[in-house]
Amino acid sequence: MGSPPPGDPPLGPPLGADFFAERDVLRLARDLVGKVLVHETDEGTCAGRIVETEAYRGPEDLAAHSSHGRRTGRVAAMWGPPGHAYVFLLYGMHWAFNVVAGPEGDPHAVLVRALEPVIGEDLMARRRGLALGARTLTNGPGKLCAAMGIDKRHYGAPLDRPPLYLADGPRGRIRLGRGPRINVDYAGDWAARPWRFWERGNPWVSVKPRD
DNA sequence: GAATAGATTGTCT
DNA sequence: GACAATCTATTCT
Repeated sequence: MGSPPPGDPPLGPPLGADFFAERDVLRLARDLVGKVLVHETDEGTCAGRIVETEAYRGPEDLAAHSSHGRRTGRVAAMWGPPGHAYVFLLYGMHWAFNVVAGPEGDPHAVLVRALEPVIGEDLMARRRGLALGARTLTNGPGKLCAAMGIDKRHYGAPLDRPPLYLADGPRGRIRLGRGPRINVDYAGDWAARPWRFWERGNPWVSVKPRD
């Protein structure tokens, strides 16, 4: 809605479509760590700094929903233009949010696995039914979608403009961690690829890595 | 802190 | 009819 309440850190303008188009999915996954995901709704504005991502690089990547050149209804967005949302339901009850990577026609996407709340933490807590200050608010793909109010409605949504967009985070060097992706054991050799990225030492990262 | 089971539904075989 | 890029409560050490 309106401008954020005083006391909240300022938000930069949305990252443009070029930001998503000019990077391979692996570089995009790295570069998204530290960016801020913003969602403006009637309930208010929420923003969280991305602290954990995973790259999915179909059709070769057997962990990707677009593996084997799969081009079904669910994964259509992965094949679409970069800088749009790929949202899917998993385990029948949680939504997961991805940023589609380029180039168009390559089914690549970056899963956002964890956020550090920046703005609207009270609203996030309300959506999650948790007390303010809970560390489990946004430390997982399903949790952050619930907290941010992201669901099926955002399938295919452009991410270079409100209401849902990415912005630059605070300046400063990020100590990046890197390791295998979570819960993709079914993908054979691909499960071992170090395509998960996180900010080292950040307490909001979902599955505790050895930093 | 670690391990386990149960929840629940759209999508594809 | 099986399964999934998960989360939570519960039950242990």
